[in-house]
Amino acid sequence: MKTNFIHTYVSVDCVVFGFDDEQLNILLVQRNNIDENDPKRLKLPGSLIFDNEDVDDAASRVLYELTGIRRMTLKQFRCFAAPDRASNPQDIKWLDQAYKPDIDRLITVAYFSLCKIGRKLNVSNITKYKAVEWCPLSELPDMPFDHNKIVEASLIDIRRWIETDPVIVFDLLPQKFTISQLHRLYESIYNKKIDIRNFHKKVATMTYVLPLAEKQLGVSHRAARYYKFDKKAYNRLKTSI
Amino acid sequence: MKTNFIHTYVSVDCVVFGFDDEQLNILLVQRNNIDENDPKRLKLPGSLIFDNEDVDDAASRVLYELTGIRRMTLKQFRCFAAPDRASNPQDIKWLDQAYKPDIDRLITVAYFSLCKIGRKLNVSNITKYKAVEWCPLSELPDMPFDHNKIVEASLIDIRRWIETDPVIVFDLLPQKFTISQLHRLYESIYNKKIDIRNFHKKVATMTYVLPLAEKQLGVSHRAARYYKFDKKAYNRLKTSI
DNA sequence: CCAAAAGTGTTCCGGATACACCCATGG
DNA sequence: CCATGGGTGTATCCGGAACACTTTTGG
Repeated sequence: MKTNFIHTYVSVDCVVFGFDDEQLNILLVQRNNIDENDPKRLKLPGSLIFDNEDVDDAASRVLYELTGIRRMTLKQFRCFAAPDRASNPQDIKWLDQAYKPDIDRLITVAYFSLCKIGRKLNVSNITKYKAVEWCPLSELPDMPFDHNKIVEASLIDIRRWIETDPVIVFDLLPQKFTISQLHRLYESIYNKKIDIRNFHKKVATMTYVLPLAEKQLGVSHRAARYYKFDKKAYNRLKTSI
Repeated sequence: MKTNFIHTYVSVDCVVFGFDDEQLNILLVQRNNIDENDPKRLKLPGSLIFDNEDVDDAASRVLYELTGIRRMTLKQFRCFAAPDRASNPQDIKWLDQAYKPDIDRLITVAYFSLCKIGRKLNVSNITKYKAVEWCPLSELPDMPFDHNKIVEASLIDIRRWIETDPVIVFDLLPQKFTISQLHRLYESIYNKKIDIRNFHKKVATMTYVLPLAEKQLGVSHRAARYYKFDKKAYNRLKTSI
């Protein structure tokens, strides 16, 4: 009988993207049981998975516990299983306190997800974390485990994903949004300038982006028209192709 | 202390693609310790992962043990962790014999890989499997666990992958190949007809596909020119973009 | 000379790019 | 009236798609 096969705990970690009209942000949580001044107090939201729980379900659960939202768009992108990914003494100590002692190794399945940043998150009844905060991509702190690597990998994957299914960007915007918001979002994602006139034309060809009668109020310049994303039109289009 | 977190074995499974000038094939292995007439005697090559082994390394090891080839192109595409994926009594029985008793749950990390089908596989010293065989995609048998699902998922992913990095198709062809072989390969992957004249033009724009002086011999029709893939030219191009 | 596969050019369309000015609003 | 951001049109380029005949070779 072989005894050297891994027998391990498995977790899920979620990279939740949000867009604040300026840049992409990621939702981080502050760990319980950790020194307030610990430079690595922030981490990606995640959890060990339960018996009888699929990894996708575990990721959904983490997001629900975190935001109060069920059925968020969510995509698995990689399993991280380097043998030393949970070998830092500080990280082991935290695992011991948060879960149980003697977790000698931990592999994780990483997901990305998208969230309207203005949305009120149901974090009231969260005791699991001390705090939840949006953190701009450009200002990410050092995080425990390999969470920095996970975020890096998620960026590559989310760009690939958007190219094949551009619809997910609308998960990052409010229900009503202006062309200008959509424009800034695309620029943030692709990290380059996009000509605004060409962008208007591009949006005009998207039959699932509908102009509304409503316009901005109280702005000290010409008011922008609001648009909405029409999911049904999008699905019709997608299935007909 | 919480006790209901999963504590489990983890495996890797590999979907190895090969191309026989007609269609895509997948490399399947025949399980030891199983009735020769068992309809599910064929499965994807895979293995539990060891302590101190990353999943990527485990997948490389499986491929090396299977083919004798080190450093095959290989891409992780999904973790499969449905709680009931290893609940079939036959599958449990086989796990007991192949590894150890009391594996109650098993999650797997799936990879796809690409192999020149004509390549001699070093299967001589393999005692792990009774046999190894290429199986056309259109004739896949029922397989144990969720291996049929895994293959299905791999197809979606490999097509997505080729779109963003077409280079991997050359892993499926011999070192010297004709345009016609490349053409049939593209048609198989995309499962549609591709105009041959446009295809010639497309290949002509690929600066990393170089014509050789050599032509086919002994064919009873006009001999086709051989081409080769120039990895260096490809990498230069890729990094310059 | 016949069968079988290799190889070759032109036209057209649609989508992407480059580019600069007027419009509406609040202060 | 001015500062601020919203909104619009034209010309060009490039890649992809459609489409059919001639060439080479062995038998």
